[in-house]
Amino acid sequence: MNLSTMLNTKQQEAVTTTEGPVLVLAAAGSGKTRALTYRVAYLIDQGVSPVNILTLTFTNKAAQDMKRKIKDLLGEMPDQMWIGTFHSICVRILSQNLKKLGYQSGFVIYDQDESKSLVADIILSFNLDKEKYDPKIVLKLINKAKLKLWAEDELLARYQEVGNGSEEYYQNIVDIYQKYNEVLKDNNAFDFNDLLAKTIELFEEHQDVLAKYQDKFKYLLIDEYQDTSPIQYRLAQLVAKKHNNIFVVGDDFQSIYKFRGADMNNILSFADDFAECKTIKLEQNYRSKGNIINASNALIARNHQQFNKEVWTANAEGEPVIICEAANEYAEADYITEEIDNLVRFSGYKYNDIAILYRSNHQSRVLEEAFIRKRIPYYIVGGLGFYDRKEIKDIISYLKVAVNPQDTIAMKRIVNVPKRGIGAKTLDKLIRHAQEYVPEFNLLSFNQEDESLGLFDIMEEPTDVSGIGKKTAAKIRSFHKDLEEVIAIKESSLSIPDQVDEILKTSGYQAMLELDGSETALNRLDNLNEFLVLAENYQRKNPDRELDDFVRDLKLLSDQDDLDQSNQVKMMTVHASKGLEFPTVFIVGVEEEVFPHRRSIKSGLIEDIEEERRLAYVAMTRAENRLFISYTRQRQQFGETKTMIPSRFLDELPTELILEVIHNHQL
DNA sequence: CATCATGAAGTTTTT
DNA sequence: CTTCATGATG
Repeated sequence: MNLSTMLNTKQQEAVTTTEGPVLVLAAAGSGKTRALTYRVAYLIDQGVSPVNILTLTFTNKAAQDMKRKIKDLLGEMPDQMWIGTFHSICVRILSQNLKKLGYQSGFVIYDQDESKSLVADIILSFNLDKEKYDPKIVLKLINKAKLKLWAEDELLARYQEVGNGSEEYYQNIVDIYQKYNEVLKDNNAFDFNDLLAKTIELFEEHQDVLAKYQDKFKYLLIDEYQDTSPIQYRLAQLVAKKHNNIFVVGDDFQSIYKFRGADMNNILSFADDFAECKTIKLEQNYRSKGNIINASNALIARNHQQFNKEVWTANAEGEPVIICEAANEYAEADYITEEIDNLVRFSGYKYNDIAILYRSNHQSRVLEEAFIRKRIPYYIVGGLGFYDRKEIKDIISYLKVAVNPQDTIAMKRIVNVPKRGIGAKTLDKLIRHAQEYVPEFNLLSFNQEDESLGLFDIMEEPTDVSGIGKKTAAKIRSFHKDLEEVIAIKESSLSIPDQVDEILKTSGYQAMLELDGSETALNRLDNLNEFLVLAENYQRKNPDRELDDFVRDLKLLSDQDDLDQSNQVKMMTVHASKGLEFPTVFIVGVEEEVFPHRRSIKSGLIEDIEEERRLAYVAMTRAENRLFISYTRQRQQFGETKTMIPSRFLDELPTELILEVIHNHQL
């Protein structure tokens, strides 16, 4: 393994310092993932068994990426090596030790929605004032306590410390918290935070178990360390305590997840927490042109709570950063489409090289409209893209039910679309009946292969279900008939697009929209047509495949990983852009109250503005060659035209790196 | 019990 | 201008 040709000296140091705590402060574009993957390869090369290495990431995507890169380096990915998210690794540890914590095998995991409805039930059972106890807010408080590892006996004091509610209010929250945990335990269930919290509990109460894992994970590596929460920190600390080989990589300039529990102090005080820690700074940026680096450096220098880093690049200066003032959001979109046209026509860029970044999801709408009009291909990453539209989700749910009539989740979605007089209460009854009638029926099971009886079968004879009247039963039976027809269509020899089309008609979905006739309804019909085109394309490319395959592959089609293949401009929130890079980047809506976001301004906390500034830093540093930033003078907000002020962040960019333009034209 | 009308609020997101 | 939640109505 010849490291010196592949890595710079700092990266080599990060890779080869295998013993003791190591903090790598890795600037944007400095080869952070490279250092991480080479380190794993290097450890194995040095004779460390893959069994003894644990690598923790934040997302499954990051874990996959890393596995792939390690495989490229080593020729194969050692399958005994644990690489995964904090959560998935904890699931693995927990399932090996369930009995010790008093859980049965076959536990379930509650997602946010399930947790929320549980909290709602508890609030109801406590007879608390609905006005004062919103399940969403209560769950947030519960999550906060778990994330911050607050002990149960100090909860009340902690809540009062950070909030401004009454003692009675917080006492009730504490009661809900306790009840919530009891119910989870009774249901043999964990929520997302429990996965970590219970692993910690396991380690703290069973020293022998802890010792076992400490010896297993002699080498611990953590990615994106600036976004770890207190609970994750505690877990890392426990695992690393014995062998003390903890290696963390992160960039305090890019900490943007405070709202979901990230605590920058973890990275800022790493050197204090782990004695004799070695700090290595990766400051050379390989990604961006000089002007982009210098501009982003000037911006981030305004923040206070951070390490001193001198990000530099050997790359050429490049073009100035363009800042465009647009009359309004339509003119802004017009400007962007025009620039993209120019870049593609005259500067050799492809659509694929371009990304548009915004602060909030809803900003994509005006852009989308402009892109459609100008016929520029685009793709929305995350947020409400094509597959997130209501009508597309609905039709996909119909297809899912056609393929698997026991898919309860899809069934729930379509049962009353179009209106069939079967509401949430009726469905609840049916589900409850299914749970009694079929012991293995599990609403939380997402297992598509589950062949057991489910909702569909019960709908055939709904009179058996207690509490369902004759009228409703007739409606349900009629729906069941419709579904049988839908299933018959699936069994037919029609092509996939024809089947989809037939299902749209048989279900009454199409008629519903045609009858409505409103603009949104017509828009939805258009989108469904687009979906049919998609099905046609799919069939053309895969003549032998059937509806089952199509439904299964739809998931992949909407997956982010396949993005690079298609030549489309990508649109996404700044958050979603983290870790990505593009030759050309447009940052839009850079105005006070938009970016920085209104709530961060209103909170009055300097740290909130600093997080927004880091967010802007992340956005800018995604760009390799060209960076365009735009703001509007006027914008429609909440139905009224508001006069906008350019973002304070724009004033923080050195004027000599900038070229300002004005764009008033709009379509 | 389903559906309609009215009103309030309006980030970022992974597991 | 949305979307979502809630209370009144049929």
